[in-house]
Amino acid sequence: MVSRLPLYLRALKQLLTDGLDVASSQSLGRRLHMTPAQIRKDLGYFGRFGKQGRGYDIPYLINELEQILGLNQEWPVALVGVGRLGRAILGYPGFNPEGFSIRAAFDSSPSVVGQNLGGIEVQSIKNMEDILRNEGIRIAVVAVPAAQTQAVIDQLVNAGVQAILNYSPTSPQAPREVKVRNVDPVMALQSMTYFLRSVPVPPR
Amino acid sequence: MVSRLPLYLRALKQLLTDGLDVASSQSLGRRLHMTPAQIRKDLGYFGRFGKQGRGYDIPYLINELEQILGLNQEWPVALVGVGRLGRAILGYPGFNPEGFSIRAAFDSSPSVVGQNLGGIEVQSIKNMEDILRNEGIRIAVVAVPAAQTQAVIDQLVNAGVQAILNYSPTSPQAPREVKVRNVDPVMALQSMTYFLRSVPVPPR
DNA sequence: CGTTGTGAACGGCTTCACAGCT
DNA sequence: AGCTGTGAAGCCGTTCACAACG
Repeated sequence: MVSRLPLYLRALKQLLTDGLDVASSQSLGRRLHMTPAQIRKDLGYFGRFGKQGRGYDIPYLINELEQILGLNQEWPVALVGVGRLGRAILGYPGFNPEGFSIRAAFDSSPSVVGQNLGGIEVQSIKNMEDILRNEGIRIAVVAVPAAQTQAVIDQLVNAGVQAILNYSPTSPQAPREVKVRNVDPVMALQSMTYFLRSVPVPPR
Repeated sequence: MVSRLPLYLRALKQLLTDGLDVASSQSLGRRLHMTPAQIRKDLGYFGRFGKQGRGYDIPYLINELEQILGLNQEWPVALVGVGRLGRAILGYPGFNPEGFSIRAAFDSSPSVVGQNLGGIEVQSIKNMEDILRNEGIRIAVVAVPAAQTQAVIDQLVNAGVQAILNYSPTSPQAPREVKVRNVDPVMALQSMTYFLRSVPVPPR
């Protein structure tokens, strides 16, 4: 499935910097806690990248996966919401090396509009739709309070944004053709406490 | 499935503050983009909480879900890694109201150890295992660089931690009985670009 | 009547297992 | 000998559909 391809890509890049140049589905599977068959099926859906008896050539497969995922280009991204969380996202160095570049930041508060944060001038959300259209930005990261999330997403959709990464603890509505992914650390914690309840306290 | 229970809980709390006191699987399903059958099956796995012809009593169901998820108590949490990301996590106000309280923070860098951040004194990672054991902390949030993640997780497991929320872009290994969840915004973005490739650029 | 709870049917993802290639 | 690619089988989560109930 597509959502596992970035996982493979990351593992392969790691193996490459470790100095390897071939990986088998078995070695990848051990690394990622998956069955080798799963990995072969996933890759087989997109092409025949392996060599029987040997495995997958790592640089070649990295390149193929980047093509498939559209990561052979840099994607301009807009950030909406420059509060505490938004600023942390602006400062996070992990997006750029993976094909994303935050090119615009928006907020509704006059106290941050106009500020220059990490080389980006925060702009008023009122001008957002025009700017997104002019810049041809198709991806947005949303880090606004829950109460404003739906309105912001409606605006983004209206401006032609097709992929949204939402950090607020909500289940926003968007047309089917617009992809939305939620980043929700609280829910991740809450789904683990269930298991802690049914397990003894660790020995001291 | 258990991982959807926090989603229901959140939606129910929202409905409650909106002034409602009963919800049907259908109304919940609309809100969360899910089939009513899915919701009834999920809830039915844990008990019979509904009333035929009416639906689910919201305050009652909230309470039941909190019991099931173990959220009727406050969970002490440790944070490991107090860099830029770690500081943002320390300052994030969203954990406390949902049953989690960051009680300790650790880092390896002498330049941050000893600092008081948001009422918590950053401690040396060398003392981490003892402190976690003494405090009975079973949940940890890991925000250290990728290269150190596995070592940190090994230490946490060693100290009896049973649930780990990992912010670094890695696939760390842990014993089966230790739950690990990854927060990975980059992978979320990368799995969306695949769809952008196969879709026309939005009209300007 | 509206809605739950649930067995049965369905569908899709995962694993198996092996032929075929290197 | 080692490993891929892939049909077939198996499994598990989702949806259907309806009896039961307020």
